[in-house]
Amino acid sequence: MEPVPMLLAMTYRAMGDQFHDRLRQIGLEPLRPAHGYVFRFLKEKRATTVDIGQHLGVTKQAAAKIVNELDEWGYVLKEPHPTDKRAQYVTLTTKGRDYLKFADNLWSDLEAEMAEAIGRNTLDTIKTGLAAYLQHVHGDDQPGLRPVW
Amino acid sequence: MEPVPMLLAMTYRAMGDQFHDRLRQIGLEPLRPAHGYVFRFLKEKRATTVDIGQHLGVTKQAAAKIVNELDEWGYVLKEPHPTDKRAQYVTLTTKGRDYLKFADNLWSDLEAEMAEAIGRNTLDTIKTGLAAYLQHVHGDDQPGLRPVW
DNA sequence: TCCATGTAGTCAACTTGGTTGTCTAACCTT
DNA sequence: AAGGTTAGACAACCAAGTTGACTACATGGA
Repeated sequence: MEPVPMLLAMTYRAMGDQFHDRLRQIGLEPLRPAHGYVFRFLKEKRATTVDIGQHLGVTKQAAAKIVNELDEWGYVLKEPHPTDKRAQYVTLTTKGRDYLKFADNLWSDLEAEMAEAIGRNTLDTIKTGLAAYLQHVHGDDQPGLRPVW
Repeated sequence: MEPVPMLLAMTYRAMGDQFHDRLRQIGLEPLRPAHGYVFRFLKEKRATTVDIGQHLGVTKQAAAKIVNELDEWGYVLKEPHPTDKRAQYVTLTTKGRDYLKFADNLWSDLEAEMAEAIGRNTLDTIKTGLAAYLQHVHGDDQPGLRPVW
């Protein structure tokens, strides 16, 4: 049996490909994974560009580029930080929230198909197992998200 | 709970980081993941550059670059294809096999620690579950390996 | 209060790791 | 023998990151 990371990489790739294909079928602007992860992150907490970079596992400069794209395309906007004049909070626009909602549904569908293929229990075990491992390795601080290739 | 792909990506990243750290600690030349995947692939079957590209999920040109690096560094060598004068088989040198063996041990260690953290059963379920999903999606042809970011 | 150190964000130069496109030589039909 | 396909190489290009430098602001002592 292949080592775990290869299984992870292949599954990640396989699911991502399917996701992307369906987005295109539907005709929705296909953003890259990183953009989606930013949405999901912003839904949970107010964050600056630096926060986002850390979450993604890239430099703040790389994060800034992504944020600027999302800003241009109307998915996020920047508002002044209440106490720190250097910083800006990046927040989701309605368009951004809508996209996220749509993507979430799509993910649910894919996950449901996965559950059908390998069993709901197995899938649940996978999810909780991976989450537990991450907790074990990283404790409570954020693990980087960008796959190193 | 986060969607499955995020868990996959984070776990992949987390394990890869640990792997890389330990390689460095030991002082072993830290190749990139792609190189390791090539070794593993070559252990199983004779393959050309095109085969390798397909396995990795990149173009043959990108694969050629990787193969050339490995060749320069002495991990693989190219030998003429027995029947096809255009093609070359890429094969592991002793150095390549040694590296692979070493990396395999390291992966076993990491996997053992993972088993300790989340339980051997859980880990087994994860592995067989992911493998089953890949089988379900791709049948018998090789899934691409490179994570799309 | 002032100063030293640290941080958010931006700009610019560069690197990496891919891509597409093109070509040649060899292969494989029919 | 002819027409279409394929392996590999070469080149031009591109995308997405990096490092490094700089400004403006923040923060925590002496």
